[in-house]
Amino acid sequence: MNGDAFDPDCPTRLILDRIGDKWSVLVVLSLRGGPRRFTELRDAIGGVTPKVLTQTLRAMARDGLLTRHVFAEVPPRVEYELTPLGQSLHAPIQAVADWAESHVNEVMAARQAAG
Amino acid sequence: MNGDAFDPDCPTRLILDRIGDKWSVLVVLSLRGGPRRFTELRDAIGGVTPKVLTQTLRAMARDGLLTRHVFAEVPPRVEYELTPLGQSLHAPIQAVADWAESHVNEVMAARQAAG
DNA sequence: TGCCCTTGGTACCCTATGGAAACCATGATG
DNA sequence: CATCATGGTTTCCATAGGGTACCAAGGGCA
Repeated sequence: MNGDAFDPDCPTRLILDRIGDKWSVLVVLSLRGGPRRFTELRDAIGGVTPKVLTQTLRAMARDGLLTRHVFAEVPPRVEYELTPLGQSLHAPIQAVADWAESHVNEVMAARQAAG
Repeated sequence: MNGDAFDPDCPTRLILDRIGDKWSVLVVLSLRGGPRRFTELRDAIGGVTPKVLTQTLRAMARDGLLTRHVFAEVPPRVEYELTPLGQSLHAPIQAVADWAESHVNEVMAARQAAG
């Protein structure tokens, strides 16, 4: 066993649960190019509701993956940006995304065959 | 945009949702060393209930990630094994797991600081 | 002839989470 | 005075996840 991610009380497991969340993955991918505003993220990530996006962003900020910068303007402006820690997560996540994209045909074929 | 994973109707997104599931990730890691029985998996992956493990394994089998081999014995014996497709998923997932393990301290520190 | 053991699940129930839709506060602008 | 835009919040509901109990089929054994 090269890790203790299998122990449910292990911190590594907690992290895995968190970054394994689909919305977190899409947020990281969506912020790889630089800071973005709330509405930009909501529009970029199809299908996410504001409530869940807020929850995801707040949780990621708590975990030090991104920063939330509020500008005192009207209408309000809030920018989210990956921290260096969050940026370091981009490569592994991109690897998974690449896998998904290059093997989607095989998976869909298997799913069809299995009905 | 180098991918269309942001479109909720895109197949890539479906795959991402699926392999982003924490139990699927742990199953892949748990099967990297060869086939294992249901009970072995349940014991190896701390905190998983049989119901959820069954759901996860069936879904992964449908998607062609693993095979389910039932031996006509008593007591029953069922072995799960990664397909080549499932094995190809191991590297990207391991990358994420490695990230979690090497950055767990930073995340936990941030979480503490943010309360 | 019962009786218990093991394995790989199901069945049932309850709670937590996710999602849909509506609403809100603020102040600039027309 | 009404409207618009932004970044959410609130409310409600359906679904998924998790806990616990239970089951079927033989084999061993007493």
